[in-house]
Amino acid sequence: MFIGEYSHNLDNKGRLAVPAKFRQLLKGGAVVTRGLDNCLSLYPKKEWGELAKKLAGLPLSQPEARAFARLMLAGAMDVEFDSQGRITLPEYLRKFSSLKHKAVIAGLYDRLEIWDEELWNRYKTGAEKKTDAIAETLGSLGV
Amino acid sequence: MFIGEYSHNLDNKGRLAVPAKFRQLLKGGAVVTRGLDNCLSLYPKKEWGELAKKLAGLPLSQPEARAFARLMLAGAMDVEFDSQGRITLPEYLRKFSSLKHKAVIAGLYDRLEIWDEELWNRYKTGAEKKTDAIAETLGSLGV
DNA sequence: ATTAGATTGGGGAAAAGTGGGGAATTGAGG
DNA sequence: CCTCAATTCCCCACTTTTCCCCAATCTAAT
Repeated sequence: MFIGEYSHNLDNKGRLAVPAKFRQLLKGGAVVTRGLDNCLSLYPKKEWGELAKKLAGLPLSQPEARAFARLMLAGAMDVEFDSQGRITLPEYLRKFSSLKHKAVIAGLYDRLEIWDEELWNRYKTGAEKKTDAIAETLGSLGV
Repeated sequence: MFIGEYSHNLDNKGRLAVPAKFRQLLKGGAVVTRGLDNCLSLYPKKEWGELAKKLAGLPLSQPEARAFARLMLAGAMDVEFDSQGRITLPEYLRKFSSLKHKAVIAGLYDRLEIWDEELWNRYKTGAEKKTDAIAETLGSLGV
């Protein structure tokens, strides 16, 4: 299970060191995709496989389902670890997520999220203020 | 599985380099044809065979199904790789997809799509705006 | 303080992408 | 039947990017 929040640097080749703690869970390969709210998601290959299968099964005849599948599948990318435990993020994903130099890697149970540090802080500040309200909403959802 | 997005150039002979990562999945031969939304689809021969069979089975009584099957089947063309891993796109397919110099090759699970870069960016921009709404709709479908 | 484990940065070798020349093939016209 | 022109295909060479390895720095724990 992935938990915790880490701050790492991207070097000027677009490489990002994945926290050592997470690496063994990603040994079998990993996939990065566009996530929600301008972050990137990093899935173990197995988890991704299930998601991809569902996406590929969406009806091609519906324009919106088609568009969604295209964004998700084309936006995804296999990543491999170098001998130092780093992954290389393709330019288009760095652009999508506004990643510059400082990045935050957050563990979210079954996946990792990668954020530009500034966006992360801004998002977190906003979310913390709303925590109480969110908690109430969640209560009604049975959490 | 094909995933990822690549930007490559067509040269003035209509040749396009297929990303190295995808080549081995296309070793057994490949077929290009007209795709949806003005792109081209590139299938491994095996996948194409199955699709062609489905197309041939469409009810001939429906004019639209008939037109669709005709476009896909008649537009299809075997492609071969040269020693640099490039394929040559016939002129009529380049025209159909408005391919000029810059092309995007997108991996979509069981096939590749080839887009004119400008059309791809426009399509993506349009689709991203709807992403959240689509994601919610799909959530209710169990994706 | 020393050692071990992690992160960061960079240099060099290898692979991938790009463009173009020229031979081989094809087809039309003399 | 032969010639010429146009197209296709094969190969070579250049450029750019990626990948792999080495080394320095930093943190934490003994």
